[in-house]
Amino acid sequence: MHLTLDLDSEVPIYQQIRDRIVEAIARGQAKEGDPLPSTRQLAADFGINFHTVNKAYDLLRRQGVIRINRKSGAVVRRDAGSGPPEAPFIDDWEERMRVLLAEATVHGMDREDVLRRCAAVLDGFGAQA
Amino acid sequence: MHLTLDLDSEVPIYQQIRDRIVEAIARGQAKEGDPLPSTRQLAADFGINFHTVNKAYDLLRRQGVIRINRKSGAVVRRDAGSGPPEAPFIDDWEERMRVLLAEATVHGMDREDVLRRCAAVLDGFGAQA
DNA sequence: TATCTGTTATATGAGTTGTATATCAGATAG
DNA sequence: CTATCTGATATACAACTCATATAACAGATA
Repeated sequence: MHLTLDLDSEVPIYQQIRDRIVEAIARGQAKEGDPLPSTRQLAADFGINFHTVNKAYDLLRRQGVIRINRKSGAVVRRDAGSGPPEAPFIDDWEERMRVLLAEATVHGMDREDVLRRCAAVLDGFGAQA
Repeated sequence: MHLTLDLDSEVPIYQQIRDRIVEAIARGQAKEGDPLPSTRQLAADFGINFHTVNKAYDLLRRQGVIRINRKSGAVVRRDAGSGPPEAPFIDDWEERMRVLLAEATVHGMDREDVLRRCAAVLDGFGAQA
């Protein structure tokens, strides 16, 4: 699992870590049970503080994406995407999606262009599973 | 133009104002040239500081969504969505979309479900134009 | 003149972000 | 047993963001 972070971005580092790991799981590059690097190791790799990594892992744990054990460390959750997603997640997700789709519309992207790009991204995930 | 804000949300107020206005424009409820409420008026309506509204308007101006004149106030930009969107916007938009789509995938939404929901939101915009 | 508008400046308090240390407990390798 | 790795937790700090609070200025308008 190799992550790319931009330490100069306005997006908080801990959130970038979260986003990159979620993307890696979506692409199938990190599968159920796969171990994540230890917080201290990942922090050392990027020259950042391990508390920042800890914050990202804790966020992933609270969102049900990974499991953390004292012995086995952080691993991708077995049942992260099994069964239907919970209603609260769907509500929150659709609200964020609505904002993003509104932005695209206001900036002149038409319906088909938007849907084509979404489909392309989704197909890109599956291609590497 | 009526906006709904959640002052207890973890989403910053100025960003909620920005999001609601972008959504209103996408839905066609605010059209080219339509005036936005004055910063002081909108602030008074919600019992917030006018600097917070100012920040939202300035954000919309820098993103090319509205124009602000000292005399005529803030109005929806004539050419906000005319012509093809600029490449920098597309890049940024796709990156944010990729994160959102990855989240959906990890939480168990399948390709067709995601695309169906996106299409439904987009159709909801057009229905009120 | 009085009032509305946007614009700008400064200050303050609360909260977030990231870093810096330090300590503790459990697991593991030598 | 010892040394070392892991996660977990606590505290402190500087820098930044968010929202508010005042204040002042310029242009337009009634």
